[in-house]
Amino acid sequence: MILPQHEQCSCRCIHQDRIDNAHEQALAPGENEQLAALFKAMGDPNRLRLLWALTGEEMCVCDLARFIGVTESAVSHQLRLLRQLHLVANRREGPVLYYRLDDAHVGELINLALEHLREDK
Amino acid sequence: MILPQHEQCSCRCIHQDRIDNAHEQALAPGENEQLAALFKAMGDPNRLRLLWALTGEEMCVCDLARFIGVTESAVSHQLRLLRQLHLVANRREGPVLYYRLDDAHVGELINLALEHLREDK
DNA sequence: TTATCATATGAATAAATGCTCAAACAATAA
DNA sequence: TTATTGTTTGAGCATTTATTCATATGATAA
Repeated sequence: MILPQHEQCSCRCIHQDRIDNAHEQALAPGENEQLAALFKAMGDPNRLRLLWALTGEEMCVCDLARFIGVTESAVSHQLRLLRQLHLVANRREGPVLYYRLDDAHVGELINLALEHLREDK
Repeated sequence: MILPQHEQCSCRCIHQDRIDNAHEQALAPGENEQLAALFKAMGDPNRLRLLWALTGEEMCVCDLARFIGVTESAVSHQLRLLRQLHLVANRREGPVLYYRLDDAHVGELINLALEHLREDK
């Protein structure tokens, strides 16, 4: 990996070996961004509430809007994001769309993070 | 849980039972926000790169700044956030601060999310 | 003390985010 | 067709965010 020359650091405590190791073990840039996008999607209080609710049972847009107390439009915008990241999927029944989690990993991630939260406090 | 009366939804497809269930199983508001803050912290590409690098070995601010290619100041700001959320901790050796992960959960979370990412694509 | 180095902090700013409103779209029924 | 219902989309806007720059702080050594 190449660092632009202008990004020189003025301090002298650099451990170049550690920087090299970090670069070697680093995730590929694309994968890193995808992963960050995943965490970011789960990092909004309302979206997290949606995801957690959907670990229970499938719900339609209208239910979800009522549940978190925002416009159906707002929920729809958020669901689109979650859909694009394969966090949720939907099923149409007539005019109504029922949303569910797309993957068991989602619930596992939330539970693991909850552990972290509850243990170290 | 009480919903303000003005937040009425115009559609008629509401499954009130599901909304009630969702409210019952929902995380406490404070916990939800903390959890969201945790995911949000991991949801920035540079912070995620920092955390992943620290799963390897401890590094000082200067190393980390070089590694991700930003100012030491920027890294310091980010590390403060990560410190406040108990994601990283540091150790002073003379004038230099060595940062490390504060908790094994962090690495586990990243690995679990990686699984999700790699499987469903 | 003074000087230096590594890090932290505060202000400023450009970019991203989450919401609402208004309008469009898709499915169904009259 | 027209009307209705559930959902989606795009624009607009206020808030948040990630960065840099300039300055301050803390530890160490001369």
